[in-house]
Amino acid sequence: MPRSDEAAAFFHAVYSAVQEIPYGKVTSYAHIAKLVGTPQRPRQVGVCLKHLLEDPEARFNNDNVPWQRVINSKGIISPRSQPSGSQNQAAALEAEGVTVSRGALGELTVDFKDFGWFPPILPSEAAEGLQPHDDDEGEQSP
DNA sequence: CTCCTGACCGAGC
DNA sequence: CGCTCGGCCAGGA
Repeated sequence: MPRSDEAAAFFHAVYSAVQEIPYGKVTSYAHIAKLVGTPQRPRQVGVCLKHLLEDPEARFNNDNVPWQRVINSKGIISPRSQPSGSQNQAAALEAEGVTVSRGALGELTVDFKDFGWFPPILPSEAAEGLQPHDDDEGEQSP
């Protein structure tokens, strides 16, 4: 449980944003943070997702929030995501058709093509010849 | 109450 | 290229 209502609102916003990630796609903690209007708190996003595992009966839990689709900005599944070393997360993503490759150090890298939602950072190589399609959310209303 | 840690990120060196 | 350093702030000790 968050300490303040503002924090609760933040939690809610994060969970909602994560639920917007399409099946078979991934995005970064930083991007979620930006979406909820607090681009400087990617860490708190991680905190939110961690709490999902603790309350299976809560309004937002690991069953209705696809937290597995959230990885870090390097395109790697956070090693701390799970006790056993994020294997479960990788498996869940692969089950969705996401391509996950294992590095020499056990790092689990998600293929760039699966950053279909709002691509965070373009690796210089992959950036060449790659055209991120327009992302029209349609939330602007001045 | 204070202190420390942490599913992170980006800029600097 | 890689490592360090600040920033952010919730939560547990």
